[in-house]
Amino acid sequence: MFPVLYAVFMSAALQPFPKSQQPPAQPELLQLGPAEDEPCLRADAARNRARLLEAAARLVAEHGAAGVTMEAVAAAAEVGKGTVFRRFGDRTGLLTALLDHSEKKFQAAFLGGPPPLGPGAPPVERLRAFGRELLRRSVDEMDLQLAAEPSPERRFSVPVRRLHHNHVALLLRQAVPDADSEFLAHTLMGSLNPVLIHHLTGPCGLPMERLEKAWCDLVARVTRTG
Amino acid sequence: MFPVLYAVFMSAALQPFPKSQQPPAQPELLQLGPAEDEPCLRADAARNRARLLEAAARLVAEHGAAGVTMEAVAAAAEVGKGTVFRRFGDRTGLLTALLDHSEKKFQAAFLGGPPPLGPGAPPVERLRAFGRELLRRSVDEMDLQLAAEPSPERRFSVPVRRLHHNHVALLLRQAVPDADSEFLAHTLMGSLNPVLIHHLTGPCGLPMERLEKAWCDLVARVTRTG
DNA sequence: AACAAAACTGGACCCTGGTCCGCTTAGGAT
DNA sequence: ATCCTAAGCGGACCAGGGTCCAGTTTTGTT
Repeated sequence: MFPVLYAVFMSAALQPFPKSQQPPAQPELLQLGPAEDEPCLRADAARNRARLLEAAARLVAEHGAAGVTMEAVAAAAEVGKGTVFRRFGDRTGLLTALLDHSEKKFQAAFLGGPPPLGPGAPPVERLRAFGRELLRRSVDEMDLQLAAEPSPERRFSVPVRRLHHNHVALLLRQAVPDADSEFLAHTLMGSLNPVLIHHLTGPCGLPMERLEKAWCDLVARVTRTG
Repeated sequence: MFPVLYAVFMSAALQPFPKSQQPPAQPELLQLGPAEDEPCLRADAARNRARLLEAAARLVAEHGAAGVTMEAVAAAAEVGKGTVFRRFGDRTGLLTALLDHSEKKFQAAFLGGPPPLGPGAPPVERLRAFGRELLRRSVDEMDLQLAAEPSPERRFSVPVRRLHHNHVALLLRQAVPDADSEFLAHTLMGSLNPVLIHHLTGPCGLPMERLEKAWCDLVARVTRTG
């Protein structure tokens, strides 16, 4: 029942960003034990990290994600501004860390959980489930997801996104071996982007069911099924 | 031969941003005479606008779009910083204005030019042509396109994008009347996003032909043709 | 020509993300 | 217990986007 596969960047996705650190290679999927959240942080550093996350969470709850400024977080955690940046790299990193728990659960579910999200179901069905779940999460954690949207340059290189992308590409390759799964995966992931979902459910007022239906239809068309 | 249809926001897309200005309604397409670039600008304002655009263009040529700072532009145009913002709203607005000429030509082409891009060809063929052209433009004007990428909040509300979106949605409605063209249009537009194209052609190193092929294949799948 | 209203100007100012670097401290080695 | 060193710290500092408003210029009116 516990996930047996952890995908590439699984751990990197949840670590701080020592800027120049690059994963040595890009294997498609890696088998890993459950990665340590905090591999070898000094005691004080670990404590500060926790305080920062707690402070950030409190601020989000109080003022919404948009009002979470790095200085405010530092102040609330009674820590220097530099510490925040060293630990989380940048604002996006901090916000991402707040979404970490939910993300991990999601990853466990689609990598090793029960079908249809996890392995065992046919790929098309897994794709449908994957989208449904991502939609649900986008709505649930909307403001954080929006605030955590990476800058354009990083939009496609953020580890979490790459992992999702690789997963979708893998399923596509199984479902439609003759297609350009790389490109199609980007297309599919694009329609699940939190910013788009927010635009559609917010300003455009589309109801959730319509999105789910549209997603399933999209999957059907792209895979030429249904 | 000259475009007879100008789409909604055609003029708004090319105007400065008096922040609170909203187009009164959202008709799908509007018939308009060629909109004045500068409807009723005071003489000095018009002159400053021209100087700013010229200065910005020069800076882009010299230092690349990334290095174009608002203050630098103001200085180069020998104008106050405030003037830049009043005229163009924000950085994105300024950069967008630089792309204006090319954009107008493109709009004229797909709204009223010769087939397959313009009216006359079957919708699926027009979609293929539309994507090809957008891809070409993305590559040609890459750095400007990237620098002009709007902030997430505006990504889907920027007039130019809405226009493109509406066009694609219209074609989709013709090609697949039973589908959710609104959503599918977002999907298609997402795969033509300059940021994605840059990611694919740059870091990922995909050749242009592959993208064109993938685009055509995507259109075929989405419209269940081919 | 004189005047008033509207439009425009520009630079001082604020905010926030992000960097830097000299100082401090944890914690392993001796 | 002491020392040494790498890791960590934090606040001063910077840059760049965006706002504001007191003063200036344009332009239409009488």
